[in-house]
Amino acid sequence: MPYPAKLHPGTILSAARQLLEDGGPEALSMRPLAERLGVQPSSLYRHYADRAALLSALETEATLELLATVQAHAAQATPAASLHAVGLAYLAYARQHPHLYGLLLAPKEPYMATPGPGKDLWNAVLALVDAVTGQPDDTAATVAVWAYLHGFVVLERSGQFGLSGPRGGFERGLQALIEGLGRKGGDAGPG
Amino acid sequence: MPYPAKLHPGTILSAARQLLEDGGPEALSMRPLAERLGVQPSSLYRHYADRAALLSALETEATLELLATVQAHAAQATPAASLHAVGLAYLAYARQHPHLYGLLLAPKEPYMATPGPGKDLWNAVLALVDAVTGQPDDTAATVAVWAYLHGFVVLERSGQFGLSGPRGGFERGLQALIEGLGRKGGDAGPG
DNA sequence: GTCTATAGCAGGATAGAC
DNA sequence: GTCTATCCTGCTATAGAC
Repeated sequence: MPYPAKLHPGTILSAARQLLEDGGPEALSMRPLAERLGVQPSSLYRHYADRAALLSALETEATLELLATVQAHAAQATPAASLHAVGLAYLAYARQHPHLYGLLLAPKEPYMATPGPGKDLWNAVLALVDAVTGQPDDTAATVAVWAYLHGFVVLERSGQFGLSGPRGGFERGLQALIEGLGRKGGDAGPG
Repeated sequence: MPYPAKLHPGTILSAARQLLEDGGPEALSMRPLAERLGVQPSSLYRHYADRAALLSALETEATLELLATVQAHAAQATPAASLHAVGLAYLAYARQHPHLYGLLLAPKEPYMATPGPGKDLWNAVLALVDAVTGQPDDTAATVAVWAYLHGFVVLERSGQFGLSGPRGGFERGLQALIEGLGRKGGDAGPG
């Protein structure tokens, strides 16, 4: 009777995504996933080799979405404005999908190293930063921007900002960073 | 014959710390910990209520160490130089003790909210940032600096910078951030 | 204060029938 | 392609003897 197969990779993945988004990585386990799909846990292995494969697929999904978000905000009047808008959009995505976003920075090989959506995302941000600093392939500045964005996301998620937290602080720092990176120098010593 | 008790809270904690530092949080489990101490797992519960108590004690230890590191580098010729030096010291500590550092930002109540070593650490950085921006209690700017520092640590640990990664990028961004925050304005719009 | 013994839970994954 | 049945591993934590 199970002629129209109950399961398709897409169905599984979307259920898995819901589990992850609702309850974090630990909530995405094979048994609850199967239950939500009305299926036995072992059936899932016909479609995904193991749990890691599911997570990997979700990570790709998230990367593509974040890339699309970035691209959608990258065209502003000035390079600084573009980077500013993209920063806000990045934060917004991470806030909307915290657990999905969390997959993006699990220990792995660098995005910039291997082709794929991750590298596309890196390149998109790199181009924006280059436009601001005026230097081609400005890896160091891109890393700085990325560190700031990611750090803010993590701090906020860890609860450090509390309920009435200084969320306006995000733009203050982003602005300062863009300004500071934009100046030709970078040669002012610490002293 | 076990007159000199085998276990003391300090002994346990230092063994626990080693497990954590060597293998991350998952490596700190009660059975291996007991084995390393030549003891049965159940014996540990005489000294620490549960595993969470161990982690909490280690977190306090790490916070105090990081605070000491910050204080040791805070006295430079100028406020900017102090913040710069502290930033480097912060990164160095996180690199030296990645898993211990990792305990510091597990989801919890904000450091700035409740008295304790965490709040002391926050206040120490806050004072440095205030001196740079010229504003008292400049929470927003402090958050920005902290986000940058933490974000860089996490990105680096996640392997994003590879082996020959742009570690010099850290100072570039830190410098830019300090400069940008130091300017009176912050009022320059994104456009 | 340490021991033995064990309860209890959750998780990933596989073998083989249908 | 889904099922039943099960294995295996890992973990925290407790009860009660000594």
